[in-house]
Amino acid sequence: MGTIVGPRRATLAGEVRAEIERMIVDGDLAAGEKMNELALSNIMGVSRGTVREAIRLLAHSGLIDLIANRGAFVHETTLTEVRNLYDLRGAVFAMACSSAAGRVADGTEVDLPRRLTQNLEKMRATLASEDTVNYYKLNIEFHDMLLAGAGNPKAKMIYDNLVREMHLFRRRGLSIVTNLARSLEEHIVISDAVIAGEREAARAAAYAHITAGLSRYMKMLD
Amino acid sequence: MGTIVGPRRATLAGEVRAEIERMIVDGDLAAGEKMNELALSNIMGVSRGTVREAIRLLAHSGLIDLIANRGAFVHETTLTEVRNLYDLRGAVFAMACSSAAGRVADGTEVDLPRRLTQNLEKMRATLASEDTVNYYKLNIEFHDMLLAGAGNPKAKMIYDNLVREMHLFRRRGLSIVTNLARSLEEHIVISDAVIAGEREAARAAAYAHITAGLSRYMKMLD
DNA sequence: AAAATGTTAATTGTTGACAAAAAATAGATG
DNA sequence: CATCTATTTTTTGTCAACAATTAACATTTT
Repeated sequence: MGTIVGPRRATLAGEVRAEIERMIVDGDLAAGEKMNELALSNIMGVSRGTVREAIRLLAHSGLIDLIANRGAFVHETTLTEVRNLYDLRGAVFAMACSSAAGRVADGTEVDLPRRLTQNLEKMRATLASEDTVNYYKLNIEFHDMLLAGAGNPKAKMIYDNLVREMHLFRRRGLSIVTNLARSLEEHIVISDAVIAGEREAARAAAYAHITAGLSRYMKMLD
Repeated sequence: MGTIVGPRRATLAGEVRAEIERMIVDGDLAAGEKMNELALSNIMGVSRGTVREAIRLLAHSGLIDLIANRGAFVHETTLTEVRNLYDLRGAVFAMACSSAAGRVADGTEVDLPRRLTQNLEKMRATLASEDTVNYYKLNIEFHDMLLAGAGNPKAKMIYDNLVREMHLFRRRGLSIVTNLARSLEEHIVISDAVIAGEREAARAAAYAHITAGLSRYMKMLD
């Protein structure tokens, strides 16, 4: 596989796994497409066994469907699944914001409030200048900060997988932030609750934010 | 219907995966223990590559930790992780019960109410006869029915993984149902809300049930 | 033609061999 | 006695070959 030769490569299969993951997320491998082990191994210049191992490592990520004796297929996310994924994402995010609020209240997370405030300030700026690309990044950062602030690594892992799987729906139309001003308002409510250490308020605000996001997205599908 | 014609086995690696999973859950492989590929392949009478593939299939289940060039280890769940897992489980279960309530209300789930009622009746019987083994089974069935009733297969998958990972904490002391009477009362509240189709009430009751379960378990640890 | 059947090619499943890395052991040194 | 280092052994990582299964194609039959 091209130019590796880092000082200390972990494992080849791990790198192939990351590359396949990237190919799926970037759309180099289309949703529903069959993944040919031999073809992939030729492209990447590794043995078929290594590609096979990489695919197995990705098995339960939600990006791939494995069918015995038929191979691996890029998962095709349906509209029904998108709704289910939103439900799960809302549940996890609400829990995380509640936990983050609790950790702010008991002093475990000391600089989260400052960083949330900073993020929102930057967001206001991008909103004024209509810089949607930067807004997208800040949006991800906002969610990541709260997930991290929950002190629950597994929650973050599940959350990230859910988001990635959603992006497989019709060539990642989900990346589009549909209503920046409204979204920012909701972020402010979440941030205020977390900073105030009010767990239940944070939970409700986070849940409402994800629900509103789904509703906006569904409207956009027409 | 005669015997099945061909050797309709899916794949060898899949069977090995299931067997390894069983060994971990049953405690044949202790938490923290290193999994030797060669030893496992000898025990099961398959090649090392097949065992390796099975282990890779289990990679992100939460039961196994993979370390590059060092191998696979049965995951050791810490007390902090148990708390985090409870948080996640509560979030997912609450979401599922809310969804199930909604699906009862809109007529998608027609026989869930009857089955919930039936389950609770059986539970009352086992409670009276102090049949804890059967109570344990009915308890799992109750949760499974609600997860299935949510119409969200991914939620069930995540939930099951969370529960299994919890059982890895100190030789699955978590299986113990600590307070049957109290637990049954909480189930009744959940069931009533779901049958009535009240989403928010179902969510709150489900969340309270998991929270109470954690609290009971923490008390028991003394 | 369309469907069923038989045959060939392509792909996945499984295995054993070799290379590379980590762990275990033994010997030397303070 | 502890510990550092060199060496051996064990274990994991990677690859290529073979077997089993599926997909593709041609042929026959209706």
